[in-house]
Amino acid sequence: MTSRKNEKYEAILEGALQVFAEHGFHRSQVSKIARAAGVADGTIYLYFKRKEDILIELFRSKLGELIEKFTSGIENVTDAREALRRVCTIHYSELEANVALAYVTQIELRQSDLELRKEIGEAVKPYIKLIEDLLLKGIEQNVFRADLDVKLTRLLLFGAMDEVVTSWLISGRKYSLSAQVDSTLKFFLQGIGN
Amino acid sequence: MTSRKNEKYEAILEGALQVFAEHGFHRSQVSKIARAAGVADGTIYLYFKRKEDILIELFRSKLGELIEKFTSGIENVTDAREALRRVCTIHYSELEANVALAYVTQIELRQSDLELRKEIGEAVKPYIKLIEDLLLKGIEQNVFRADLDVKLTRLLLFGAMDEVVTSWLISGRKYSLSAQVDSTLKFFLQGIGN
Amino acid sequence: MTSRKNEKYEAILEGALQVFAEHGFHRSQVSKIARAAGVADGTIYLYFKRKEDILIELFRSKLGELIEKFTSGIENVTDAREALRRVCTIHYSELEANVALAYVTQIELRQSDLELRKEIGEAVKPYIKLIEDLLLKGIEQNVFRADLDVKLTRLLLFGAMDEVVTSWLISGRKYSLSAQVDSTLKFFLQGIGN
Amino acid sequence: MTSRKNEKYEAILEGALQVFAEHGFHRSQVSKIARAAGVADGTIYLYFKRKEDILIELFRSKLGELIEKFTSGIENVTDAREALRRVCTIHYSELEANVALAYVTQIELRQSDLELRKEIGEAVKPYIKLIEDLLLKGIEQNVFRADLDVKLTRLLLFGAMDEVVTSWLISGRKYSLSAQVDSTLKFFLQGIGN
DNA sequence: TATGAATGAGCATTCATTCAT
DNA sequence: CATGAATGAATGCTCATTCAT
Repeated sequence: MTSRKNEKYEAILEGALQVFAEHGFHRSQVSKIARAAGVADGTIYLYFKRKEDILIELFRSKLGELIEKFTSGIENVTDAREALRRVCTIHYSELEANVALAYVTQIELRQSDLELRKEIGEAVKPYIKLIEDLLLKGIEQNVFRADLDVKLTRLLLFGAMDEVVTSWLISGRKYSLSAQVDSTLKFFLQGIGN
Repeated sequence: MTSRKNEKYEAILEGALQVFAEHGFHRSQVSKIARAAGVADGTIYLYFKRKEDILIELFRSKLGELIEKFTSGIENVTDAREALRRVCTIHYSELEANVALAYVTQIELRQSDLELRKEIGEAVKPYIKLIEDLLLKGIEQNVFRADLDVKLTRLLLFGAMDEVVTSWLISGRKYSLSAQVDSTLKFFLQGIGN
Repeated sequence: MTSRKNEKYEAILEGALQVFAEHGFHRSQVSKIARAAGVADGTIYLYFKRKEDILIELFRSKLGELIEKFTSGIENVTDAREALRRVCTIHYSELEANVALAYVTQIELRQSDLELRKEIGEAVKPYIKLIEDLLLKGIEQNVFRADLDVKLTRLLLFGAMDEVVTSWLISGRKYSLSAQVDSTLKFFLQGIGN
Repeated sequence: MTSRKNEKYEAILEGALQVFAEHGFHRSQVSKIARAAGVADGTIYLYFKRKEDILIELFRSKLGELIEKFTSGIENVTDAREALRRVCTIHYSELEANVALAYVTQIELRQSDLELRKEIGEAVKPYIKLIEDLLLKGIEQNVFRADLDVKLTRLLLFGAMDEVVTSWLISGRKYSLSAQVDSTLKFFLQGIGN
């Protein structure tokens, strides 16, 4: 029973991911998503109240998966600098390995209403907290500057990585994204280091 | 005659800026823009072929003005580090002083189609070149690392500043944006410095 | 077995009566009726072919009960004028006592298609015949005019009572409906009397 | 200018009258009305905010015309009984002569939401007042009973005529409606007379 | 019999764009 | 050049009905 329910639910999310990535949210008709998911139009409304909710749930679930990877990727890492390396590596390699997800997070996420973005923003909070905790830990470990504005620095780090990913996507993915980790990190570690 | 043509043209661009900033691109009907500009709906199509073209032209013109400010702001500055400070200062203070423009560049720009974004990307190229030139100059001056990947670094710098501005906007502009210049620059200069 | 069948059948009719009365026919989804009846959506289609059939059957059954009351209410009454008084009294008091039924007959009955109304009209025929018989009897008894057009008069009497009930409903039932019997009857008896 | 605006407006109302009469309100798609009116779908929304408003305006305008006929039909009639004859004559003959209007008032009017009916009810008020004034005048003239409940009597008269018209329509208009005036009036005048 | 998940046809409304004046 | 009335394509969502279990 539950597995069946999950089957359709997951199929719709997966179909939506593909369709959103290919056409963008505003050009993704519900019927197109339904076809991609192999269900009827009406079925979508058994699982989602509005079309927008598909996008929101998609982010919640996909970002949730990503955040788990970040969390488990650094959980036994004691050195804050090494932890930051892991975060950047995961950030680049996961999006490089999952282009549809990359398109949706980098392009579609930004195409949504301000109101919608706020809702989605909630889903990103754990990632934000993870980075801020990492920064605080580094300051305690005396490997990051004590005068760091943690919130501002989190924005600088996230924004920098985000732009690298978006640019890679828009350029048509003509080069390796994960190959940018070393240079990115050198910039980061020098920038925030003691 | 030409001045008259320009009058309407400029009125439409200015009206569009206000309407886009208040309602977002997708909620900005052509008739709303026309009313804000004080012209008839049909008049807009004497100056712009499609609604999207208004957005494109708006960016071209507004970014053009911004880039002039960047250019003139650093033209007599010989020290690359000081030039970078000026760039960051102008970036933050100009957008802080012109909230409508900030909304449109940070929020609406992202809400457009991938295709549209590519066109708009063209308008940003001069800013990109300006930053890259600045980086090259700093490397020559031996104040920036010689091993910098100039293109990647440009993304990191731009992305970092961009995220700071967006976050400031979404937060409701509850703090001073230009007050973030010093911390941002310390991060930048350490990150790219020798 | 038959009793069980009847249990569900009756439950659906009763649920439909409540739902129709509260929301009107067009706003009464099958699933809402099913919930009110305590059965599954699909179960309804074991007893009724189409949603409209519920309404038809509802009228047949409820009007059947009403007509029984009319019939038994006048069966031992010899005076045609007294019989008419009984009919009017039952008409007003029964609908006053059963507001849900009143709503459905006065409001929802009229909201249905012409085709549907014809079918429902069949269910009213016994009432019609009862009034016509009563009129004929009164003519024989020389208490009603001999020149009465029986069919037209039946419409006049029924229409007059019907409007009084509808108006009482729409006004929000702020006064007593059965208190209108005397005035109504004086009008009727003078109108058709010798 | 005004004449042109009115042209389309009137065309839509007339188209709606025909379509409503033929298919009923709920089966009358906006596109069908547009086609009947010879305009594009979107044009309807330049003149009416919602589909329901077409129905409301239709009643307002058509009932307004009817009421004018009632008013002018009795304005120089001093005898209240003669005035009542005129009212009944106009009621039957106008609806007989305008079948589409009859369908819409007798059938579609009843098919609308309770909320909508209340709005439409406003448009009938002048007719109601006209009948009540007529009754009061008759009482003064001593040709109608002094003990008449004016409001109730108005319902009885209107309901009676209304049912005669509806029945005539549902029966397929197989007989003359205006031929029922004499019998109807004899019933009325006896019923309310001294 | 009974269920309720799944279906998919059907429709009001918006709005970018055109064109007669 | 300027107008703004008219156009009509495009789409999210509802809900009566079916059918596998």
